[in-house]
Amino acid sequence: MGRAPCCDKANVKKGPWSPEEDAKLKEFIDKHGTGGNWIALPQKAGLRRCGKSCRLRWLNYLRPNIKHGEFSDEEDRIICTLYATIGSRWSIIAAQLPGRTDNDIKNYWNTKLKKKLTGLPHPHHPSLQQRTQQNPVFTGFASHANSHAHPLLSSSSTPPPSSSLSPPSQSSLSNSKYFTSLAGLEQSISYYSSSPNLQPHESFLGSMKHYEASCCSSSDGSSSSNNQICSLGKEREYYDFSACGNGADDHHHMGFQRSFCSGVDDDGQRLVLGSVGGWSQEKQSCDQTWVGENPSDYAGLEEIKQLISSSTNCSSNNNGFLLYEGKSDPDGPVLYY
DNA sequence: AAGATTGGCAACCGCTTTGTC
DNA sequence: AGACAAAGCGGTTGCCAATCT
Repeated sequence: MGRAPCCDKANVKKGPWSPEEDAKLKEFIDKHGTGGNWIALPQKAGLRRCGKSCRLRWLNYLRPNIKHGEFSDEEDRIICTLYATIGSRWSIIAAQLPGRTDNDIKNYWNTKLKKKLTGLPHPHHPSLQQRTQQNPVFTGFASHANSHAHPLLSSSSTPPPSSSLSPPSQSSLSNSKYFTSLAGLEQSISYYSSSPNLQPHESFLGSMKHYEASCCSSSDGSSSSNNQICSLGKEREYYDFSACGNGADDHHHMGFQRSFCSGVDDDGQRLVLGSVGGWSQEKQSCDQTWVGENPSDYAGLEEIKQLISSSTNCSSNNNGFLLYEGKSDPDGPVLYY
């Protein structure tokens, strides 16, 4: 037996919205608000539509301040960076782009951006190298290629001198779903901190700060392990913080970066979260521009394609972890690296 | 000019999460 | 604590316009 339908399908109109319906919905919401009940709204508004349909129409089209039309280069970069780090969490990505809806971004990604990336020239083609070296978005994708040989993988046997990290409590991890997102986001933040056009604090940290707070707080106090195991509900994710610094950097983004992996080691090399392929070791100059050390860091087309094709399956996910989402696993998805 | 193909977008579907009783 | 309802979310579908043959 299936789930009860949310509305009487036979009496509900489907398909494109007419201008009259739009006007009715808009007028009703302008006057009364949604009333916190989308299911009842269409009837009250005199619409023969499913509540879900009304909600979608409102959120994606009628809501004030919705931006339609061309995406800017800046928006492109934000989308690419975030996709590389957190995958297809369109609502989170949309939250970073005022006026854009998740649906909009999803469509834009599926129809244009993805093709832009997979349509890149051969990896050894100069234009690609130039592009990847100049744009962390592409290095993010590219770093995936080296994930199997990442320093962290071999560093697990060498614990950090000290760690300020404590395992998050289960209760504090109600957002564990987004846990991996944070690291990637921080990279985005780091990247955008080098962008004169974007204020990272405003653009990224605002809506995400609570994730940091919830994820990094601890309650059981056991911090002896380098591998933190975050477990809640159906999702279980493993993180290796063994290469993380102790957070004593003076980076001005004090958010989760410090908690995750902001360590700057003695020789000035800094472990930087690789957006997709996990982690890459890069020199970071004082002016915060990113300089890839090794041209081979930049992966080829295949890796990008792989990422894109596998982003929804059980394969590499966001930060170089392997996510097995096997539905048969009673414990739910497990993240390995 | 007409049919076929492709691309873009709006909307739907169904699963998951959250809130309430 | 468990059941149920509603909201949220991401994947997919279907339609339409543009482009190609």
